Amino acid sequence: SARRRMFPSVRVKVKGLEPLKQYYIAIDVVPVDSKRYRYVYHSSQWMVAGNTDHSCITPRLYIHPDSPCSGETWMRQIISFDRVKLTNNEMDDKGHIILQSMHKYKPRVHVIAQDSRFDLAQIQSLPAEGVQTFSFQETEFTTVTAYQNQQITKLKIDRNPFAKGFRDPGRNRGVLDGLLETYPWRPPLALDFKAFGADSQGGSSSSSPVTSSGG
Amino acid sequence: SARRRMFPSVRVKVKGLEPLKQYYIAIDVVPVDSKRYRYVYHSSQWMVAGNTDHSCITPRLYIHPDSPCSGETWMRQIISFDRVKLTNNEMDDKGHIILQSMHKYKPRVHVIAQDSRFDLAQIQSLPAEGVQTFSFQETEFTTVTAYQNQQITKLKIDRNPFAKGFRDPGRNRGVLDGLLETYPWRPPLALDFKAFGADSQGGSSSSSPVTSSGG
DNA sequence: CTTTTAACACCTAGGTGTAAAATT
DNA sequence: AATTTTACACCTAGGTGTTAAAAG
Repeated sequence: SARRRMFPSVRVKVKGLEPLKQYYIAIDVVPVDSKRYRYVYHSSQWMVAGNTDHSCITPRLYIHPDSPCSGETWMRQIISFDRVKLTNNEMDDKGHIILQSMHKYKPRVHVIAQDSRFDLAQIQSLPAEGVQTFSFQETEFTTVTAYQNQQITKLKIDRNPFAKGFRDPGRNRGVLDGLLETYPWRPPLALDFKAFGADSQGGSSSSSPVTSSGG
Repeated sequence: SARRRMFPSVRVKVKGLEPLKQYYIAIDVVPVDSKRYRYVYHSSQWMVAGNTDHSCITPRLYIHPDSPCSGETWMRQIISFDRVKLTNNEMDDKGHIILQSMHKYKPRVHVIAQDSRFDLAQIQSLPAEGVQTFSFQETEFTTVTAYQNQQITKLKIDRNPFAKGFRDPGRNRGVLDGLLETYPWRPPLALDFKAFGADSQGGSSSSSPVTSSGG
């Protein structure tokens, strides 16, 4: 019933767009599998705890607030989805992205070419053509309502400006290089990348978002 | 060089739109005349203090953030422009509405029908057709950088939630019925209506925004 | 002299993890 | 026992009039 922002947020750079053409850029989050997971503390890893039907619901689309915008402008900036909100409330009517807790998900980024034949101003689902979809292995995450892993809590407190009040002033801001496991994520509450790419252009699955990397 | 919100904000209701058609709704602010004013304290009124050329600059357009939206949705709600920001900085590059201090202005509301032939997504100027423009006599105001009239200060403090810290707890919230003069307005800073219509449908110049009332 | 700017305390509005309580 | 919800103190972010200083 609660909703919180996705953190860390997905940030991407795009190349290869037509500079004068108009594009919408959007994000959604799709299940990685149909398994339910539980976190095993003593081995510090997520284990399969059963099956779930994701009930074939179409994932909600979050349109980047700068949309629509020219290819030139999109390519000049880092595109940040830091206002995306996640919820576990299936009845949500605020347009937030709906996820089930204790499941694995993967964000997808969609680049949608402006088509004068359709009104894309308030798209609720992806059009049939003119869409390129990208996803990045390192952004896979697991949903939770309470953090299972203390490293995640530490990461959040150190990196999220809104959690500044919980920082230990004596400790240095934890380097993220060592955090290459799958991190739990809190789904009224936030997103934990396997790797914390500042922008996804350095990702392993695609060094250039111009090339589709899945979806 | 500063910028502040317009307050009180312009709020309107619309009727007579086609329910399924898409519309943009926008606001701009145009000069009432080419005079410069000064406030005469002992007579509590604004007097002409000279001429100014408004240098024929096209006024900036503020698109309502809900745009575009169906006629049905626009008509169901009160349309509030409470995030409009005003500035006296002619070099402003943030898209805010630029005004000169110590001048008289009047807001205009534009209802713009969606036209698939043009991309209205980020309109910077009004299209040649498909626009209806409304303005209301009672929203005329005078720009200032510092309040000239203590009644205005009182009105702002009593009605603007962000000025709560200056409220006198013993005093009752000033009724606005008595404030029918022209109120100065603070143009990094805010807008003072002659009459404070909660929504403009009760205005004297037009009881229905469907009928043009000027501009 | 008049008008504008800038720093400030005081608000609204909303994003954090925490800890206790409630739910399943 | 595991998971979710709620109230909360503590933040970020930004909108007020005030006041003193600056600018014209």
